[in-house]
Amino acid sequence: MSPMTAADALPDPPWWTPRKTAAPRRSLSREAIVAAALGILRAEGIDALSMRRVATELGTGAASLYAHVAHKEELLDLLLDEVLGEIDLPEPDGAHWREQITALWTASHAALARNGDIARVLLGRVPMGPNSLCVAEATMAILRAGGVPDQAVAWAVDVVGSFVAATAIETAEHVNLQRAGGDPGEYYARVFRYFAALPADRFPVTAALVPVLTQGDGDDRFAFGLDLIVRGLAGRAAEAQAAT
Amino acid sequence: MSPMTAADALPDPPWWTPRKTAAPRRSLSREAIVAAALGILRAEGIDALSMRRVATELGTGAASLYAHVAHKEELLDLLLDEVLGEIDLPEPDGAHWREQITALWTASHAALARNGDIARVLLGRVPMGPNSLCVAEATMAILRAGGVPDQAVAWAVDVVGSFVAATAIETAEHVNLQRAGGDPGEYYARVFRYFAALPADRFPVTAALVPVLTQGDGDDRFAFGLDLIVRGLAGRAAEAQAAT
DNA sequence: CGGCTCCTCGAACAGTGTTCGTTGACGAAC
DNA sequence: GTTCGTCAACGAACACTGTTCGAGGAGCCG
Repeated sequence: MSPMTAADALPDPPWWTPRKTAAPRRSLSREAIVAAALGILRAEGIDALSMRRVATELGTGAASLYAHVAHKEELLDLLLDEVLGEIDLPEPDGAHWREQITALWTASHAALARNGDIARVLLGRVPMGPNSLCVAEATMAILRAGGVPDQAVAWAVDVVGSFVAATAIETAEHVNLQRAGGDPGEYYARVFRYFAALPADRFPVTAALVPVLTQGDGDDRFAFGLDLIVRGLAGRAAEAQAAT
Repeated sequence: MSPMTAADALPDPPWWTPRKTAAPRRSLSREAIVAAALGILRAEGIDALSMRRVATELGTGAASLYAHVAHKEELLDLLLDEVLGEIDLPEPDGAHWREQITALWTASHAALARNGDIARVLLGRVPMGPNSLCVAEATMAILRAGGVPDQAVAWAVDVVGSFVAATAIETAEHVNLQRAGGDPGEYYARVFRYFAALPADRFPVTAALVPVLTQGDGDDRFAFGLDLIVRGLAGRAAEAQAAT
């Protein structure tokens, strides 16, 4: 015990230039930033993901992030690649290519949808992180093993990427709505009540289909769309086979 | 002539609250706002579309817009519906449903793609403007006339909406890049050079497919994906036919 | 113990969507 | 014909955004 305990309790005189707050020199890093951002993304969605928010999560200021990440775009790219790393990739097996590709794309959809609306950054961009490349490689390997022609394989990656991203956004928006306190069921109920109230002479089909329009959740709809695409690819594969 | 011309030439005493500048009371309207916003959207993309920008285009301030439009979201909804109104809708003809649906969706893609990246607002939202409803009605009528089962029809609208929006964004991003002064060709060349430089032992398929990956533009890729989906739907229709 | 090079970070800038309260013009009522 | 009420218009402000600048401190190498 030193005799200075009383002095220690005194506040600093206000004309002292205040010391920096004991800066423990937290070593910031790309990984830490990505991890913090991913947490916010999952918990509060992409709208809550600002540079300042990530920084405060790490106990620092926004400017500090720019030593490790060039822009927000780059951070989002890193996040996307991180998320795509959650997908596990099968060894291609030509005999079961339809099951394999369905499983892989379903897993991709799930990985995107469970991480807020990160899928928004996938649209309009060719993702080129290491994990993204691995997913693309695995996808193309499976399709090729299944006998899908090369050009179709190449375009299918693109097309299905768009489809998976778009439906993942839809699913994620559902979650967003719930987080905002809204009840998606009630929202859709209102939508369909509006459909049902449309003038029957000008919207006969819409009115007639209201019951089936209400059917199924996001996963059902994704599975349906995926089935359409896989059927289409199988058709292409069969044609290629017949041509040889 | 009044005898006060000399007094009129005097500057107002500085403690007088200055009169507003002869406000000509331009009559603002929802239509005018949508038209101005659409112009900006087409010319400079959705990132340039701020409330202030629209307002200055109309010779006023941002606050004035809020008398006619609740939020920016609502303005974007109006824009989307306006764009969807550009699509012309055929009378359903069961004998040619595949051609009809292909034409309709191609036209939808084109309408979205030619209006900046307005397609971004379509994702994760069920569009319910009058024009949107008409497009949905026409889509479902064609598919139904083609013998596609009701549940498939209902989900197809959703699924294809996502697909069309996603590919339209991709096409629009291309245009954005060009506007920003970049050369998309050069961009893709760099991407594919990177693909070609990947370690061949870990990315054999990617490396092998580089030539076909470079093939085709946005429209080719959209047509390919659309064909997959339409094939899938035809399969469903055939199954339904066989079951009866 | 310098000197050097990074990392850190408060402050500032230009921009965003939106709200507030005042102003002014028009239509209706007396 | 004058007065009044209502509502669109709008300047200013608020709380936020991504990003840059420059000062300062920490660690390492000679």
